Amino acid sequence: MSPRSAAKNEEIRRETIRKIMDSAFLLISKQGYESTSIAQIAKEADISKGLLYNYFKSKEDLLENLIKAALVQGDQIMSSILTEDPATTLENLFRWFFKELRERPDYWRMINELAFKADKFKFVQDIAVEKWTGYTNLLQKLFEQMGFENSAEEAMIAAALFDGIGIQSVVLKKDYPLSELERILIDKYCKRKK
Amino acid sequence: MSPRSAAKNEEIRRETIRKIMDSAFLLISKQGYESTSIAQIAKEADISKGLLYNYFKSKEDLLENLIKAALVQGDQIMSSILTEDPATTLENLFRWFFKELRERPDYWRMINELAFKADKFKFVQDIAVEKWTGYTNLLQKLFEQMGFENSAEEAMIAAALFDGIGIQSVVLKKDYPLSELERILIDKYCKRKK
Amino acid sequence: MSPRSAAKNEEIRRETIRKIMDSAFLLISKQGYESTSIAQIAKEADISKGLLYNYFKSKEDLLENLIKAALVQGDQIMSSILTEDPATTLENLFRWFFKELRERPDYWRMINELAFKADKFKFVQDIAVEKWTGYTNLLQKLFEQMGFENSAEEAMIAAALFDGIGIQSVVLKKDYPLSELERILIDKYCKRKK
Amino acid sequence: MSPRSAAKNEEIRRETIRKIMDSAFLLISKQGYESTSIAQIAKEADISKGLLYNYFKSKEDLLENLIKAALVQGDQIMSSILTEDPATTLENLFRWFFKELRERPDYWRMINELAFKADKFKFVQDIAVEKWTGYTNLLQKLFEQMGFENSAEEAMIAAALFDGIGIQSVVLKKDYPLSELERILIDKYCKRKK
DNA sequence: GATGAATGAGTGTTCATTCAT
DNA sequence: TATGAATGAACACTCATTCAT
Repeated sequence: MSPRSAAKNEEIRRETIRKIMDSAFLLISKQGYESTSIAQIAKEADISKGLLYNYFKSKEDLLENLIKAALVQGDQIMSSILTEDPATTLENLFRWFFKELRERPDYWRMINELAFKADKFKFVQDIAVEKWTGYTNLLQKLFEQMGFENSAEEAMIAAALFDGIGIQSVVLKKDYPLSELERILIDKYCKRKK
Repeated sequence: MSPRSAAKNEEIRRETIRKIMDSAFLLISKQGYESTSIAQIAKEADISKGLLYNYFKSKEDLLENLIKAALVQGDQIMSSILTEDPATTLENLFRWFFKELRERPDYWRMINELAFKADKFKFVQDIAVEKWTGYTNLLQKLFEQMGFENSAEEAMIAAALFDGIGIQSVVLKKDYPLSELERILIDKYCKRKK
Repeated sequence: MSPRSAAKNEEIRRETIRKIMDSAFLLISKQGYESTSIAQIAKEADISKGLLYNYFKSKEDLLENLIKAALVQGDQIMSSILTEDPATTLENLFRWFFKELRERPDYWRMINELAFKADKFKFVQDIAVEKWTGYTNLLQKLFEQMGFENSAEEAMIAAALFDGIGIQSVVLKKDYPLSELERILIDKYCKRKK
Repeated sequence: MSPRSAAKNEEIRRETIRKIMDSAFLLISKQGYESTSIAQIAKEADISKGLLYNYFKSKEDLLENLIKAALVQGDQIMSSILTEDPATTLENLFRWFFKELRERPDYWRMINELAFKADKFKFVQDIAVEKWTGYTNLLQKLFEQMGFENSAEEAMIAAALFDGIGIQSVVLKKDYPLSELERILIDKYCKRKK
């Protein structure tokens, strides 16, 4: 019974958590939250159900962690998009967003699906408000730098546009003219002569 | 010779169906589809579970009827909005939409939640495509009459805006500046000098 | 409210009972007793569920009447098989039995399935004993007239043979050499030189 | 390091499976398949319904396992019956069969009842064909060794006899002259001078 | 840290039967 | 005689969660 060092233990913990969250994300983003069982997640992660409960105190808790991690990831990507030129930054933002919708539709499906669980899971509402405020502020700053009048209003409109395109893309799938909208929006917001 | 007149029976049936659908709508729009059980709906409607299955052949069938009824209602309201002047029609449309979001947020919650069940319920995808096409066409026609260039592109953008505002309003609730957006959009789309 | 004559009423009753029993027989012989619902039977008979309960006090009661009627039918056919010559009668009996298995396998399926409900439905046991005694007696008489030694023993064997062939034919279906057995048995029992 | 040794777990599993199958056998053989509920079986086995589904994926799956286990048992006994002398083997076979009908009528009730579920459960038909072929072949070989002419035909007749006696014994119970038939058949098939 | 056997309240659904009309 | 809306107990099955080891 050699005692495992604390460091080693910590590493095992981190690795197990990662496996659980990866598996949970994979399954929930594809099948939805209610249709994904703890048993499935544990199996996909190749651990026991009991162990999962060592790390997350409930299915809801796992979901909360999942969402927060996903959004942190989003923030990191976002920060890599910033440039000195606001128009370029905005264009990067658009391109990143459309690329995401094309490449990880499941992720956006999940985010949106979750948004409607606000009544059930209190943490959703808080996160949503925070995110909306963050994105709106960023957009406003960019619009201001680009010389738009009413940058605050334009930011709110643009924020709604992002969400609307996201939801429509996820629902309509192949029937949605995603690339056309990308072109239109970049033209409209980034290329225009002021 | 009939034991209960056909007309009386028909009335009973209609009334029971109404009770079921009202209860189902109330609960599903508030709690979501998966979180609402048949037992709850029957209890709310003050009937037995068995009777519910006299009228709807499954939970999914009930949902489908619910959605279709809701959308028919939506279509009727929509047609009452049309006027001779495109700008007025558009303004009516905006005002109706924002009024709805304020007065029946649960309804929009449900519609949006359902949109994400397209993978599970095949009828959803079909309805979504049909609705999106319908609204986009209407918007395009209005924009064209109002003298917008690129009416098709503007229609797609506006359609996304509606959905985006809808989802943000539903999720952020009191934290969402719904009235401000209403003013902004009406100004932007309906009042502008061409 | 012209009063219907008693005779007319009686005719209606008989006709309704016939419709119910025909429908029940059709469905139960095909699907089995447990898998056939009262609702199905009523629909097939084109009457209401309630009316069915005017004539039969339960599903079990309907089954009992069904079986008894079917067996009466069997008796009638049986009596038409009797001739002056015992060997011819026996051959007729064999030919009738194999013809039945070929043409109405569902009927024999039902009879056999029912036999196993003896523990559940007390009337089954009584009928079975009565039928077995009747057939065994008939066979014994024929064998005796044909000059078999131990006619009683041969009768019991032959009775078991009938049942065994019936069950094997019903279960194995196309895989069972029904016609071959017909030839073998007629040869063995009816054609032999004494 | 495992929390409960794999061997211990395996033992627990085997014991629980045994309890479930014993209980299921007891109830189904007595009451029939459709009339026995999962709840009853779980209660008889003194476990929760949920646990039953840890071991069998459906009621039908449980039945299939039950049948297969029963038939394996049958095969083992069968092989212990074979001797060098065909007449002795045949006599052993008869004696074993009649002993079974006397001592485990419920078992034969279940086997026979199941035979009629071939339309519902596909595995039944396959098993039935296999078993019938197996027994018929064995009988033919014995008859051949004993010098019967037409051993193939006699085998088919004997196979039907076994089934017929089985079904009549199960249905007629105390009213069926089982011991008399045992004597008659052994006399007829095993003691005769060739 | 790790397991998985076990639970129990829950799910959607079926159906024989009743009864007001 | 005839209807069919209504019931309620039962059904097979699921799953988040616990806990002895």
